[in-house]
Amino acid sequence: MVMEDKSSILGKAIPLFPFLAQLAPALQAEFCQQAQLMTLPPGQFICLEGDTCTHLVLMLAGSARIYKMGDSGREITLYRLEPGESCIMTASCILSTQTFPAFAVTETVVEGIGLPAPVLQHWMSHEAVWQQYVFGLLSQRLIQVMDVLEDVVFHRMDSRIAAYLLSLVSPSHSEIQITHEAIASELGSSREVVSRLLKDMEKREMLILSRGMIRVVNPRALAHLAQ
Amino acid sequence: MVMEDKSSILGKAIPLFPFLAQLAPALQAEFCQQAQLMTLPPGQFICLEGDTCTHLVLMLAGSARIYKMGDSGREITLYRLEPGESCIMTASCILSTQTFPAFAVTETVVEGIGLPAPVLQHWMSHEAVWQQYVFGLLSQRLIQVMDVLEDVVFHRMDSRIAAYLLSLVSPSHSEIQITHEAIASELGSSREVVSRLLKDMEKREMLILSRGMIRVVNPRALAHLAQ
DNA sequence: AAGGCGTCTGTGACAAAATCACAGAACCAA
DNA sequence: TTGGTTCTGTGATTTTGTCACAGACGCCTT
Repeated sequence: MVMEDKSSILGKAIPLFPFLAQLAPALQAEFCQQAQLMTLPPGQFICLEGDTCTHLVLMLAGSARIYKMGDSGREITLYRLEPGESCIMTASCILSTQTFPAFAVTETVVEGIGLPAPVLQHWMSHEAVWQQYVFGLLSQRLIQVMDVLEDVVFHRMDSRIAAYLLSLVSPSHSEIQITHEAIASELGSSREVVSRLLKDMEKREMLILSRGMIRVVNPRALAHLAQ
Repeated sequence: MVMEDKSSILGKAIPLFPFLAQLAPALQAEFCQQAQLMTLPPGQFICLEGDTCTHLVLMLAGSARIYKMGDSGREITLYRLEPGESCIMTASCILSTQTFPAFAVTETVVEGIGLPAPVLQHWMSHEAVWQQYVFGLLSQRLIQVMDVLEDVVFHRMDSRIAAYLLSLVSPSHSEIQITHEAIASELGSSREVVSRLLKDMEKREMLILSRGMIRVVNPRALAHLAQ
């Protein structure tokens, strides 16, 4: 039945978005009415730069990458959307009727809940818990983007690559499946620069390179390079 | 009398912070109670990186610069505080009990209204108009910082300098009082690089340089360089 | 008016990073 | 096996950042 189907949305959402539990029952019902469960394949664009946002997506599972792209096609990742978060720039654009200032693309299969813009607009102007949720996320994003900026402006490329690789390994898992191109897009550099610096690190016996894969053999040395 | 003194704060604040007029009279009275008028000299630090924020400052007059600094002492401006705005990162830090992630320093004499952290915390969790004001400012900052990042990552230094100079001239006023060092701090580069590129532009007859001053003689050419 | 001092600017030499131009290697699918 | 696609390696050149130092300008003191 439709009722069951719709209320199950709330059941799925509350564990990741606990503030929804604090809404009045009437508003919870409205949420179930308006919310749309969606599943997106990897590589699907959620927003393009310049888009007018029509929906806010609350992430239930998977991850999405928010990035800027320059004229040359170079890219840099601003931050990621993970479960429990939502595309806060969308909210911001909806409320200020600005266009989306970056690209947003799914990296894995993504399950999410879509909310139409007018509904969000109404809730945001009346519901304190919504405002609090959005405020928290927004200030977190601001700090993240400021950190990326700091990294870009003040740190050397080799040290940034080292830090990035370290963020992807665990003690049990020293192999990273990634291309040089993807690292460059992550850090806002170009593939050639990344390739050259990785080759250097391989010569210095910190890594072993192979096609689409990097094995970290000396994490201590990498950590030292990352400072 | 104290009453007059305090209520005059609200009178000063409302033209620049119109949302205050929408507060219930009891809350307006509380605002006047808690708010402290302050005047700061130029060069005064409002926040240092790592500070715990104890007050939110609403700007009435003057301007302040928010910037990041690297280990080498190089700086980059994130954005400025102007009248009608407030140091939103402060609000964000107060609410999430994080430390301030940058430096904030006055550039001119600044008049502002200081609000103690606990008061703001209470208002933000209950008052929709406060939340709306802060939300709007926060999302504006996020977009500003994203724009700075885009500029740094994708644009060449000469074009960024040209764009910056153009933002400082008006048709009637082609002279800019600024040092090369200050331009470098604005854009996140080093003084030597800025000096060299400015010298180039002078050779190409876009500018005339003298100590502490730049006269723009060919804004069209500058605009072309800025793209 | 002269000298002294702090700030600001100019510049050469070198290192780091981005761009351009290719070539070759690894993988996949037909 | 072959052909095409993606991924990686590398030289040459330009742009940017760093280091080192010299000279110029403005201001203050005497």
